[in-house]
Amino acid sequence: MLFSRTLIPTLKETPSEAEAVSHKLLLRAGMIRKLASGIYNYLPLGLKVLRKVERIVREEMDRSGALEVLLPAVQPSELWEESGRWDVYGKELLRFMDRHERQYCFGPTHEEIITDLVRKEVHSYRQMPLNLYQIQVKFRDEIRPRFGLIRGREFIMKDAYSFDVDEAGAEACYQRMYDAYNRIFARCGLNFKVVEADSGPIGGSFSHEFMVLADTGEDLLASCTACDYAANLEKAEVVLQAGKPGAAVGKAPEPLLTPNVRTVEEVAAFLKVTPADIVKTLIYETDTGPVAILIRGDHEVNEIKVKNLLGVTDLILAGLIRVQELTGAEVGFAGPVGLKLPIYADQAVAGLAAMITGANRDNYHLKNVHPGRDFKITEAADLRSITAQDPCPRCGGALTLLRGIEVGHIFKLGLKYSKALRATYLDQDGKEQLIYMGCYGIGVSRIVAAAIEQGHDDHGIVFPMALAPFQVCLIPIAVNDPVVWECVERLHAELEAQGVEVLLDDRDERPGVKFKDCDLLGLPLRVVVGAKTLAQDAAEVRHRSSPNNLMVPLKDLIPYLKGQIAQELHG
RNA sequence: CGGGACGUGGCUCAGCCUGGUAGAGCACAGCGUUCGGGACGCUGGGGUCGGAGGUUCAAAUCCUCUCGUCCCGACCA
Repeated sequence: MLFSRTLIPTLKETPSEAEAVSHKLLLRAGMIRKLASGIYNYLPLGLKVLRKVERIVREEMDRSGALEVLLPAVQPSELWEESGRWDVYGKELLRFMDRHERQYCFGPTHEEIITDLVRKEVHSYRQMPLNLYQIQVKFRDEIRPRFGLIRGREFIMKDAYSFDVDEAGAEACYQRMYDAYNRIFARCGLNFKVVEADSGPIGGSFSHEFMVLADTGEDLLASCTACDYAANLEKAEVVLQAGKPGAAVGKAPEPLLTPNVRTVEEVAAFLKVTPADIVKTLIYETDTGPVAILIRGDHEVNEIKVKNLLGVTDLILAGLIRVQELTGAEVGFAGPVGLKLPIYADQAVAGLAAMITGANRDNYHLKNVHPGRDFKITEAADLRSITAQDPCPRCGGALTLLRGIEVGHIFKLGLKYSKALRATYLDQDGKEQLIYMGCYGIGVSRIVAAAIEQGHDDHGIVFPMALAPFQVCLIPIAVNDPVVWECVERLHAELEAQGVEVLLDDRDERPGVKFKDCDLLGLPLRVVVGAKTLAQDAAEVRHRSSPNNLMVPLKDLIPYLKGQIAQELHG
């Protein structure tokens, strides 16, 4: 490919709209352009990278026995009403009407569509196991699109759905996908980690996320340094530590004047105690009414865990006025004693014998509060987020907290959708049975961004060989030197003939411009040919990730490049 | 949706406070000189200053409303 014949509009300056590294570099490298918030054009170079990811995904999905299909992006509301998600999914679901005023949505995911297809076409145990996948555009009207391709509203996703006759079959399929995903992300050259995850509103019982490790990641994960346990922070279970023996039961709660002292830190400093001696009372609004959550002062509430315990979808911290209505005191002085709300306590709180809490009275706290005697805990459970100080829930080892970008997520769905949409088959005995389902997603366009978050330096992108839009960048010094030009033209033709993806920078630009662009684009192998190198019958080769140049004789150049490429693609 | 910032040629920004001829650098076109890490000179094209109202003799600048974008929090591939 000739540079002058393609469209690679590189930018010297970063557009002001970009914050994340991958977003900046994708724009500067002329790979994407924004059309609207969270909606991007893919230019030729960006599309090439996207296609590379797609190809790897496709090859590994095919290899795992999955079958590719293509489902519509526009979906009628009826199926969503049947699954019950039309009302539940919320504003993220982009809804619209056709000319007949029929309701549709732009698919954010395809459980309904695929289940509908399968219930119509699959009727016998003989037709399973079955795993159908597609690579397609999704639309989710995200509250806040950000970081370019990392959280777009329109994005490319690979979604697969498996259908099995029983749970054992479903688990086998889950395992096949688990293995396929590991191969996919490894082939993409990504440094990633598999973590246990919350299954969220898609539902189901069990799930793993595949996280690309990057400091800019939006997700936090806890990883054990001793065993292979790793989990999303939302999910990681906290093991209850044996608490210190509290003060003896018996002393009655005692009010303490704490004028204008509200936060845990302020109260701890004022009363000369540690945050762990204090219990904070958080008032939340839920679908089923307000609740109070008790959490130790040095801990953070995990809203996912609370949602799962309560079985609610909405969980919002109550506003200032609402807190006053419910507790009779300003924010900062809420406490469980006398509170007429369901009280859910973190397990660490339930074990405390004498705690300091708000008094539900302005400027007062209570000490010697004893759960059971002074107030009733509706339910105690693990409601807080794990910290780096907690032990591994599996082996007791030390944990580290890492940041990651979620690029894949696999779920065991069980019978949720087959039940809602009546997807059944006849077993060997001629009895009607529900189909066991699983679903498996990969953020294809997000991988492009994640690879850049992980592979870049001050000069631009550093692509892994498997994702680079071109494997080789061929740079002639002085295109109007006929000897040089004849040489690069021949190399270009020969490399292309041998299946090497090569970009020949034929622009009449100074060498510095070409070097800068080549670095910016992240092309792995740079080959420079000029009068100086030709004097030695050689070309200069430099790897994008290395500062060293290597003179390679022209006669050895093509085998050398092919060897490098093969080595990096296949390890 | 709550909190913050910003909309001026394709890109980065100045001008706005204190109203009075729309600017710079980069990019683009032409010519010339250059040619191993984003060259230089000359010439040239391109902007209803996000949009709508208002105040004023006069608005990029002041006021009101709107639309859009980005950043921080609740969603997710």
